[in-house]
Amino acid sequence: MSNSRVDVLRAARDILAEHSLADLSMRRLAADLGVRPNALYWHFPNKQTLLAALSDDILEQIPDAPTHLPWDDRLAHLAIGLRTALLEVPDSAEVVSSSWASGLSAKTIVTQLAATARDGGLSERDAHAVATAVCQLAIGLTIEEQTRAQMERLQVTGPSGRDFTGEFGDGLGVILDGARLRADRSAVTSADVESSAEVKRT
Amino acid sequence: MSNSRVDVLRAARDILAEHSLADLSMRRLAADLGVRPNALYWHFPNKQTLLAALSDDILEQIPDAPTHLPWDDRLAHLAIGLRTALLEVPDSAEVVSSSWASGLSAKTIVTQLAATARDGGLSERDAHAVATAVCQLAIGLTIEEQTRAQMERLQVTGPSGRDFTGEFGDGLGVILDGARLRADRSAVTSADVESSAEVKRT
DNA sequence: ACCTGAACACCGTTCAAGT
DNA sequence: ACCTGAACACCGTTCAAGT
Repeated sequence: MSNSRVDVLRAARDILAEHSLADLSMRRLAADLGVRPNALYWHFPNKQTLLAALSDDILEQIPDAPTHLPWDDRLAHLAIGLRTALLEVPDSAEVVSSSWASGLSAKTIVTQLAATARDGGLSERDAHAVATAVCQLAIGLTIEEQTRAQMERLQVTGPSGRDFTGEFGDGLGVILDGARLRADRSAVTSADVESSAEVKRT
Repeated sequence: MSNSRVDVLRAARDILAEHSLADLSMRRLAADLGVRPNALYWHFPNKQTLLAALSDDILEQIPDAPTHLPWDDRLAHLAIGLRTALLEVPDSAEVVSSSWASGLSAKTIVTQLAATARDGGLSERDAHAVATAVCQLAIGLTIEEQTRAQMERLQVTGPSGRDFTGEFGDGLGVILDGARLRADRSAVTSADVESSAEVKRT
């Protein structure tokens, strides 16, 4: 009879899946759940917090990278997992973007990416920079893609002709190259400290 | 007496500067201009189009990179110019993000960045990937920064403790390293074709 | 070229009260 | 633990008409 917190989040997700973020109003969500709008405020203090919880839900679907892979492949694996999780739910990239901005959501994926980059020998700063660049690329490009998709669905626009998956792969490739270059540098630096730089340069 | 298109855009900018994106409604904007809300629809077909024009205005402030600099310094110059232009107007990163997503704005900066990367010898694809990664990093990080700034202004949150300028510099550094690595690779490839690879490898 | 009047169909959120 | 009734203060947009 009565709804729980997870019922609300599932209903919110359904609205994104079957309609769009524009349709995800507190009033519409309440109507789908068979309650009045203000009933939702028993579960969440406001819409922003509800969206942050939804964002966390969506990003929890990202699988961990196989531990047997080298660090740079694990980085690619996580990045593609992020993009795949976003593509699973229409308009989710916009939801994640605003939830991160509001500071109400988890950003676990940034931490995971940074930890993986550290495994490659990057400094804490460099590792965090790589993680940030990867996430902003994935989110930014997917916002564009999902917004276009909605516009096409409403027939307000024709197809963009862009290959977003290709663009993401290319951008990720550049960032991973930058990460590998820095991994090599810190490897050389460590080796220099050990006075055995020659071994590393082969 | 009567308002022109540029008056409307200036008033919109003023609302961002003195208040926030949340305050930038068609009704509020009209009130500031001394007209009724529907008067704005003489200048713009809808709010989305108005915001796209505002986005273009904001990004037109980015200066060209000095031509005497090497390509990678010019890339850094443009990237910092983008971020500086965004920081100039509160909440502008959010405006630019949604305008790019709607496909109603110019994206001149992406073209400029890509052309500069091509000067470094990158392929069209790589150049575009670098441009995209740089723009999404700048926009994504600045959305977070400006959203936090608004929340602090409303005293709904304390300071984040994050160094956004540092994070941007670090992320940009990684991407530029990736770009330089690809510039070297294509240089080596060309050299191999000329059978003079040795010269380049020194 | 630019604006008004009047209307339509919406929003998020609060508060006291109900079961 | 979960919901309602009633209200407040808003939204973007359209259409016909006015100067």
